Amino acid sequence: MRISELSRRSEVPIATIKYYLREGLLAPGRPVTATQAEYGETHLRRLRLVRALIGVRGLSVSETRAVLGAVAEHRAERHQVLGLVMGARPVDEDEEPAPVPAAAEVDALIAELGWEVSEHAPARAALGATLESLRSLGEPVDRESLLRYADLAGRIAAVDLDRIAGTADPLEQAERALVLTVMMEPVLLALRRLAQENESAKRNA
Amino acid sequence: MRISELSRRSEVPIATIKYYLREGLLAPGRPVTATQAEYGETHLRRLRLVRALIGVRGLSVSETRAVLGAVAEHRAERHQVLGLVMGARPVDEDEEPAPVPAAAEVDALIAELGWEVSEHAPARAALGATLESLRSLGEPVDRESLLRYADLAGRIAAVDLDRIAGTADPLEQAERALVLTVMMEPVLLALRRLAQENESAKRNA
DNA sequence: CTTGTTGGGTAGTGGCACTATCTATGTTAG
DNA sequence: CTAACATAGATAGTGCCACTACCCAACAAG
Repeated sequence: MRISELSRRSEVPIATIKYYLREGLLAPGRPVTATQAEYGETHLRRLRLVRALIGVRGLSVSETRAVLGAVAEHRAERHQVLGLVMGARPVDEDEEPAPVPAAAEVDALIAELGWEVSEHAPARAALGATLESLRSLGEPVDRESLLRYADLAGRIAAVDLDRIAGTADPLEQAERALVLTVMMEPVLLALRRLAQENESAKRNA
Repeated sequence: MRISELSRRSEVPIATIKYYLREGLLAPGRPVTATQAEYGETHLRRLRLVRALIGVRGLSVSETRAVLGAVAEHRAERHQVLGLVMGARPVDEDEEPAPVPAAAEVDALIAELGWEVSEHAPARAALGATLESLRSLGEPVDRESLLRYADLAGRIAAVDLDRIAGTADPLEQAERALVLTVMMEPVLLALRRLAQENESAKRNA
């Protein structure tokens, strides 16, 4: 398939496809002549994935590139791959650890839960920063609520892992993990909104 | 307090505060003279909230304005207030309902759960759109998984409502609901990442 | 041979979130 | 009283980002 067909089938303008090629979000097609390249179904799949990450989930182009790059080298641990979308960079060597706000609170929480989480998981910093921000807004998250949320997060993760389980190929598994983790986020947040409204209606009945 | 103190205490540049004033994210101070205005603690609180919504949660200025505006008129239903951050507009009168992708699936889900959710809740559209997107990526969410997620979302909502419960004043309650719903989202997503890593480690042990 | 498409490159666009500057007006310290 | 400084309000500018438009030489198809 040539670029125009790729454009038609994906509903992405040619100029934008070229932009993604330049940005390294999409592998170049197999060159047939000097002015012709052949694209396959993988390109189409990847293009749709890129569009979903950027358009639906709202990732930036550079975040998307980082995430996809990490998936490509599936030697990266899953938590690291997925951590990238939490706004973290891939273990920048020698660089100040950056003063994570509520790091101690996060460490304590993870210890209390008995969770096995690597020391430099980006989600730790993201969690700490947000807890700190909530505190400064005068709405600190009390320990009990946090534990209840964490317990429920654990159950969600169990469902997530059940869904990923059935895949053998490591690369495919990494891509599935990416889609199921990142793209499920809007789903989970929307479900929470719906549930809140229902719960509110129930209680005020 | 004058604008420079507001700036110092909030760590927001004066130029940015003026910008927020222009954009209607922050109420003007009480004018003392033609070139002087008095700001209070409410302004400081509001300014910090704005910064958190924009900086931590990543809302745009216009989304932030819409959300804060809706909270101000607490006559708006809570689901509507909170729905705004799902990328929806406040019930634009006469306008095509816009073809929601998987509306039928969402309706069926809500019916099956027995949830009481208003017909035009923005989260419905957001959920439908994301489910549709996942399907087009070749990763449809099967009914059983969706039900498991929904059940867990329900329990999260119960914790949320428990936390909001202790407030009497309707305006304050609306603002609390806003903070607790919107600002808790990064917390929940981070907890999920941590839980995923733990769950993954557990299963591969 | 003519008409159209492609790859590749460069430059331009529009939106957004600030940021800098200017002016007329005030305030304050000495 | 005056000189140094701060403020409100307005306007213009900046930097980044995600495209988008255009151009050209090289092909392809009828």
